[in-house]
Amino acid sequence: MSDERRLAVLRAIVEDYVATREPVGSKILVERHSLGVSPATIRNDMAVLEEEGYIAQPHTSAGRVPTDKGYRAFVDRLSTVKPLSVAERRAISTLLDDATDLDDVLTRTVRALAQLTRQVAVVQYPSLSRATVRHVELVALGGPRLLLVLITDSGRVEQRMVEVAEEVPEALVAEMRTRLGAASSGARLADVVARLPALPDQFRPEDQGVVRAVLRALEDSLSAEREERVVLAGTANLARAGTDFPQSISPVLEAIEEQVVLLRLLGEMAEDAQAGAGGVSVRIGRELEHDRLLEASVVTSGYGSGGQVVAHLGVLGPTRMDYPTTMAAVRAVARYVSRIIGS
Amino acid sequence: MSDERRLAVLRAIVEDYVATREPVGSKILVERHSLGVSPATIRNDMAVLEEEGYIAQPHTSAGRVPTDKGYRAFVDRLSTVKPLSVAERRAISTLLDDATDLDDVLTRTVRALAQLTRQVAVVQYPSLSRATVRHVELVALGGPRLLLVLITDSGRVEQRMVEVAEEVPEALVAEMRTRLGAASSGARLADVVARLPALPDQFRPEDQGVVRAVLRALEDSLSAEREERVVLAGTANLARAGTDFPQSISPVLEAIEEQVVLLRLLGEMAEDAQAGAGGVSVRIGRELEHDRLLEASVVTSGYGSGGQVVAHLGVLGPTRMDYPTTMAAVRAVARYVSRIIGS
DNA sequence: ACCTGGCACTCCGTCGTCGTGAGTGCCAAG
DNA sequence: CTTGGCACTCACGACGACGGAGTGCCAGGT
Repeated sequence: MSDERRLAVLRAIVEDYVATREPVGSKILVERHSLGVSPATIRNDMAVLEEEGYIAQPHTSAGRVPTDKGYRAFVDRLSTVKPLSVAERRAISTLLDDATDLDDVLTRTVRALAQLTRQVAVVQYPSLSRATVRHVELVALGGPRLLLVLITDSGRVEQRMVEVAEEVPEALVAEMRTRLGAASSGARLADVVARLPALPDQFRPEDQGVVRAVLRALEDSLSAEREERVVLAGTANLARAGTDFPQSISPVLEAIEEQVVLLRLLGEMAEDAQAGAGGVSVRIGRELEHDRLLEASVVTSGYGSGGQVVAHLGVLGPTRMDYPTTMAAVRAVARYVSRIIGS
Repeated sequence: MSDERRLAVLRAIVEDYVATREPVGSKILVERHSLGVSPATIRNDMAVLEEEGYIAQPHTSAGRVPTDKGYRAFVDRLSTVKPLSVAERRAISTLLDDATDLDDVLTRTVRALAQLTRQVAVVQYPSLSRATVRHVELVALGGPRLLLVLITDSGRVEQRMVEVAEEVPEALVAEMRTRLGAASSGARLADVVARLPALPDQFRPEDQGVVRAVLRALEDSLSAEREERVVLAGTANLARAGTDFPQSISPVLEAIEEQVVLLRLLGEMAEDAQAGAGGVSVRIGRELEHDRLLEASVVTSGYGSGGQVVAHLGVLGPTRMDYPTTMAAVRAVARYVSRIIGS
């Protein structure tokens, strides 16, 4: 009843299966891992593990394959964190160090992550509402159009076109710019929104229509739907690991294209218990609760500045992925970005 | 020697092959298209067409398949433009009509195109250097960092972080903002760059270091590499049409991820003879001159405002695509975007 | 000069059969 | 609790036969 050995067997099965992509049998297991017992003994352990739902066999008389539950146990209790190689660390720094602006940082980050993990990488833009306003700019574009530009302390720049009834005189634009700036500079965006309703009263009645239009645009660009943006990379890695998705990769590609799905996951996983070493969160197969992603797993981590998490990043790959390495890569990249953003 | 009938046969082969995805033989051909002659006659024509390189047979005693040259002939001389259905037109307008800013317009456009053609769609951002400056904004971000924001008449907003040696006093920021605005407002960006070298002289000697840093950032954000951006959609369509890429879709996905490849193609194809109805340009298989895209074709068109082409858009799919429909969709979407941008 | 029916030939794809080997579960003995 | 032995299962690859679609060519008809 050696509970310990059974877990060792489970670990060996996961590692072997991830490495070879083939169902692993009792004989191979004792050959490759020094378990110190005979195949028959292992078979008994495997029978128990199967009974408990950690492994399964594709067909009678084939080797065993880990189930979602098996991977979960592996991630939670069996895997040892595998530090990145020096070369990998160097790759991250050379890729990220000479980034210019936020867009650039995130683009490079997502590429680095995809390259490192050989999977699909996704990076979320820093949340707007949690950020504080560094600057608000209002620009007359000529004709009945204004442009609202919002700059946050995380370096994010948000723009929004405002359509108004008629051309706005420059004086009014300047006045709005000043008052908007006064109401928002240095404040958290969520707080700014709270102050907005009082603003129109400061203007002359005939101008309030325009003012309201501008404020509506500002609120709108802070709305949950608009503020969430992601960058993707490594889609081609999916195709390369095509056989890892028994069905077909096309449902996975579809899910990825609907960025809403990814955003939901990044959001939900942020709230999962952050026990997994270094704030890395993992969801495996069915845990993703998405029909098209039954064969996939997602590994995420938050990033931000000064200990404050402002957004999330992660990778998506087949359930049969190398969790220790992937988790290490996600954690390392998240830390690196945080350092850059924070400075 | 009826040259005319031979072309009719070619057309029939292309249409059938595109519809069925199976090599087409002489018998099926006379059954499905009313060619008015016997299979034997068709066989003779097919022999000639094969001799001339328009069609090929995968194996001896299989039906014929169009070659790149065959598709080319079809596109150039045989296809009749197939207008979009009312439903399709309506889909375009409902998708695009309530777009807010340029980002939004382009995102919606690329989605519409992908959905319409069931292929991978790509839309290029309007070129910066050809655009005229509507506004230049310089913002102190606190610390030794400035943010340069550039707004063009096409609605594009470009941002660029500037690192300087030390914190810049607000007065200097204001001065630079004014002078930059004076030097650039209303001018074409390419011309602005020409005027930049003279600017630093207008400042006090001790400020010129900072000024030069800002100008370098401005020039940099206009550099060819940075100014080219694209949006993609419909990658999942590739997987769905997986069997259409005999090898595997992974080289295609790779090529798509290297956006440089797409940018080169959009650029080159813009200069192809724009004979194809309505400024639509087509490249087929080897014509793309890219190893990974031997099985792919690209259909592009320019878009812009007031007859001025400022960027390009298009779709990428298997060589075995429905050219008339795809070309019609690309043309229709390009026109629609142009109308929106132009207004 | 062109079209057509006939005919022999080629060769891909499919299907059933069979053997092999990896892997299992169970049991009795250590 | 472990181990060796044993019978059983079943996926997979090889082999071979077969059918069918398609071809090229030829001789005869218009």
